[in-house]
Amino acid sequence: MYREAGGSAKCPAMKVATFNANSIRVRLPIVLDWLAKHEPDVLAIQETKVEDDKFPVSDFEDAGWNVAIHGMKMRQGVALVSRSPILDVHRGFEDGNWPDDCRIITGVVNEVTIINTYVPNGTQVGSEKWDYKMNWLPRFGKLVRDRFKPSDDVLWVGDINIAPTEDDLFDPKRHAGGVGFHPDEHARLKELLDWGWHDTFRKFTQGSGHYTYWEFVIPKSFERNLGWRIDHIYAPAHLYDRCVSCEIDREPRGYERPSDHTFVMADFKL
DNA sequence: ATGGTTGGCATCCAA
Repeated sequence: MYREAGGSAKCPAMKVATFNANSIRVRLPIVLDWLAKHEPDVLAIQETKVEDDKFPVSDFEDAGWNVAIHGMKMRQGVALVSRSPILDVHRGFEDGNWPDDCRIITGVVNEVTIINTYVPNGTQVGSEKWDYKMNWLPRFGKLVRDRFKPSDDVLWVGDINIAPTEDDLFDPKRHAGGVGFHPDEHARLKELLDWGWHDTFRKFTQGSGHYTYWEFVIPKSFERNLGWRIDHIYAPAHLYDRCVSCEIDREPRGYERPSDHTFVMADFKL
């Protein structure tokens, strides 16, 4: 069924994926293998941890992928990967503040805008980095309101660094009020979602135990499934209605030298 | 109550 109303995307289908690589240079073979196997229209990568001139652009291009990158030395860094050209790329907040913030990249693929974010972790409640996260979230909300409207063909994907509900982390009682599961984070996430974003994963799968991130610091966290669902794919209502699947691919978390996150992919029939 | 690991870079910070 091709699209009827609400938006203008011309591509009949769209597979969108997200992955926090925790160093694109270390994870390059995992990413290239995954791309070849799953052939998404777009992969959004976070924590590339590399300056733009050291990003392995040619490795992607040699495999037939376009890339758009926004990175810095050591930390953060986001990228978009696509078979089709990535158009109208924007990086960061573009408001003159926080020029070193490499946490946002947007681009248009097959006439759908992809917003890829690496939301700040926050480190410790009450810390300077926590305040940064608390300020970053509403600032991102302003970016969305200024540049988009809910009827646009736009998707928001990435490492959100917040578990939305107690079903989205392994020990909600222990983590209640902690980083990633704090009322102030939930209030700010709700403000963002009230714009019109819908969590595509929860259209298809309910309950606990479905995670995208398992900490390195907890021994055997993946084997014991002590994880968090903090990597999300959000769609406005008219695209959420056209989302036909959203799945977590746990397999790459079990590879040699894995990231601490794994891939999430959503399929839209437009 | 606290530790455990990984990546990048410089011997410690961020996650």
